[in-house]
Amino acid sequence: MATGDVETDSPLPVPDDLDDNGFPTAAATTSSSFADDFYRSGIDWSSLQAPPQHPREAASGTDAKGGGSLVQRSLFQAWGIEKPPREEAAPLVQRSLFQAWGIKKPPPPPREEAAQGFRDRSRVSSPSPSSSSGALSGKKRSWGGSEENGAPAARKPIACPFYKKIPGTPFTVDAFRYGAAEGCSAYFLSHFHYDHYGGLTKKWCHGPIYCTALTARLVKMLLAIDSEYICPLELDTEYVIEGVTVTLLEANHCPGAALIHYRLRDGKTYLHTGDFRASKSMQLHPLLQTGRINLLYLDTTYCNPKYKFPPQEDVIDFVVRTAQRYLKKQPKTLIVVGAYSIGKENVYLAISQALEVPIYTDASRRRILHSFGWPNLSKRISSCNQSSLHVLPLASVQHENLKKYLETHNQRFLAVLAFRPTGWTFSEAAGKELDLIKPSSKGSVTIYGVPYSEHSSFTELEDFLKFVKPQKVIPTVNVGNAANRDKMQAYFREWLKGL
DNA sequence: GCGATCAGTT
DNA sequence: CACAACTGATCGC
Repeated sequence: MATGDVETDSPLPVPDDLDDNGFPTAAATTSSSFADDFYRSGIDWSSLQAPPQHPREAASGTDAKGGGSLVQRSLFQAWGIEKPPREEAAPLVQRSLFQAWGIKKPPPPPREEAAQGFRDRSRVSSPSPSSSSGALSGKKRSWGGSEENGAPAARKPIACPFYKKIPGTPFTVDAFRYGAAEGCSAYFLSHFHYDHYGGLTKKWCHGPIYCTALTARLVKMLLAIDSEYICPLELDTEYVIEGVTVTLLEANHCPGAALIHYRLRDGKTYLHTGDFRASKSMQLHPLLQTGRINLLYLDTTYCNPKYKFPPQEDVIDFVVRTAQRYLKKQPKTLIVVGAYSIGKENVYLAISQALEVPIYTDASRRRILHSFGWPNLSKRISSCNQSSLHVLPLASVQHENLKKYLETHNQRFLAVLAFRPTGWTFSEAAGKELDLIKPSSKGSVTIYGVPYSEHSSFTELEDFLKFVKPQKVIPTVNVGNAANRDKMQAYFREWLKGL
């Protein structure tokens, strides 16, 4: 979800029908079918607090806290299948099984501070769930109980919401802003977007962070997290972590984004989509073809029929054709593509290829893009701003700015054609017929908003659910509003009826 | 002064 | 309009 975490952006510490620990309240269980569903599901939601795991797995050579990743096996190898094709941007997957750290490198040994966090955890894993980690150490500030000493009601500490916890495991996903999450000894990061890694700072000490190798590089590079905590996992490779078999799958969201597949000791399979854009080719993955998923954590960012948008390829085609048309009319046109830190690379990569021009962007983004390790992208990146293709922060793609920007390049360019790729376009038309998109023009600056989404559309979600046939679905986005949750659950029930 | 959180922006 | 994902301002220690 992008957002997933809309919830985290909410001014309220916790959605109104969730308690301080992020669990649905009793009232909610009677009034909301959403919460109701959880309690009907037969899943033990308290399991995170007291992992039923066999204590120290023998396998775990080192301190079990780090989460032992001992077994590693390429899925596609094991299944004797070719990896499904991924497009241009996909990094070449390194197949060497022994290169990944799983086999050789021990899990990150908890250091001093880490040990503190873990001690913290073991303490709270006792039957009394209400005592949050707050009191333990004096260094606790934000989540410290200032309410305890009667200090003017600081904001209540926010506990990790239940939908970020994986029942029956000591795992959480994208939960870094809650300090040490109760019962959590391994933290998964689905991808490197702020609303998911928020809370990760160089002071992180609460446990190992599992993510793709690409995401791991970004975390190390941009957040200065101690590498001891960073545990890169290869895609399509099974790892056994704390007794749970974990596999990361390409999520088709931004570079490094992964779906996370868990297979528990008892055979239950859970899939967490992180943020993703569902596609037909995703359905070819062996792990998604083996029958039902018991529990699906779903990126519901666009889980509403009003969200329709074309395939990414169509939008890219439109962008490329539009750029070519403008350049033909005015060869001294500067093409600008807006982008967040990571994501939307295929839009400007396609322009670069079609127009045979390098990609200019500032040094900090160049560093990020090179870190992907994608030769086809790296070889097109240039530090020379004479190229007619520039990538700028999305926020700066607006008329005022671009006008100034053009003036600073006026010896080389006479006009600007800019694209703002966004999942959401207000125009209903744009969702169906790209050629109906009207740009906004002011003087020599033209800006197109294009419906290029890195989240699933409503119908893509429907297709995906009907294919995966989850026994139960937990939305991870737009969950702060009860009416919304009910609506989404109604869609899920409808889609899964009779399956 | 620093990091965490809030408010504002496209 | 509303959305994802920031970015900058302010708060609190």
